[in-house]
Amino acid sequence: MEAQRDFRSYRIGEVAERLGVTTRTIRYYEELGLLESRGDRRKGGHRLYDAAAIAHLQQVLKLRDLLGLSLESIVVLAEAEVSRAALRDTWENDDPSECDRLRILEEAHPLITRQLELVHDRQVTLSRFARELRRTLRQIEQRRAALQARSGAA
Amino acid sequence: MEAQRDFRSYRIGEVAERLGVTTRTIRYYEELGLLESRGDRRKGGHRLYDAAAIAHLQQVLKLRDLLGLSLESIVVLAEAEVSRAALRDTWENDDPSECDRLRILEEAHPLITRQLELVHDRQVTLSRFARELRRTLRQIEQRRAALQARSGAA
DNA sequence: TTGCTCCTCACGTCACGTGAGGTGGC
DNA sequence: TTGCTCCTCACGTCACGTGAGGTGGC
Repeated sequence: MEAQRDFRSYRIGEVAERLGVTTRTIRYYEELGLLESRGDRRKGGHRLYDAAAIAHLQQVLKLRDLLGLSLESIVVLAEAEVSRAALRDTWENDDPSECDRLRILEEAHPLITRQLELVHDRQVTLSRFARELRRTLRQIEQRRAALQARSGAA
Repeated sequence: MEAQRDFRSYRIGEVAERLGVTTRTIRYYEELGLLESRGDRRKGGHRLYDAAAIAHLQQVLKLRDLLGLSLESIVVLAEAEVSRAALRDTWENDDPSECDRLRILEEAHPLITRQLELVHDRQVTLSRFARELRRTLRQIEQRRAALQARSGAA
């Protein structure tokens, strides 16, 4: 069913390139506590990221780019992702209690719902903007046609 | 047909409140040359804005908020609005030549088209994001149901 | 061993926020 | 005349950009 899971670790440069940001951005998010800094540094102090961490970062970037949220509000809204990532991480390994699983799921639900609401609001606003632009475009075309007709008749 | 046109002049504080920004933002945009600084200052040095100027500023804010564009790229994309505002301003007053009118219209067209393209791209990306969030939500609900069924059976 | 990528400061920048101190119009 | 809004510096902040100088893994 599921493709082979990705257990590789990625270095910060690889992650940055894949997600279209600079390494500075990733380090800055870590400073802010946006990324679960798992202290997963190899000997040289190099940061390492697994598939779950990358997915989480990608989610943060979407909230930033598509909704224009401040990093402060993303901290709140992306808790869901952290919990879910933690859950996914340990789902089979550490075998968390069913209570823990349930708790994480019930915390994540309203946060994902909130994200979906914000996306819908933005979709509505964008539709209105698009309609307005099309109206402007039609107006321009009509005026141009009118001008050309007049100069042709003169 | 058209409601009575608004020939009033507005002070910077009124404009800021109407558009949901601070006066600092408006002054900063003027510094950057984003607003046609018409030098329309009354004796005390107070800035004044007419309906066209307000519409233009609103367009700039939409490009910023909805598309996340930098002010630098907005300068380019919003030229269209400046030209059209200028045109609208003088359409009946100064009676610009037909050549001027045509030129302004033909410059504005591709810029508005470009804005519409950017809006469409963003709409597509947002739709994908929404679909992804709905899938996540369904997953959470299914897992929760599964957990509750199991604990109920135990 | 040689690059290449990583590391930590640390100052610069963009888009404003936020007073300080002063002048001007209803 | 009294507030209220406006003005211009000018420093602060958020979210990074961009080197400087140095260490570490394939």
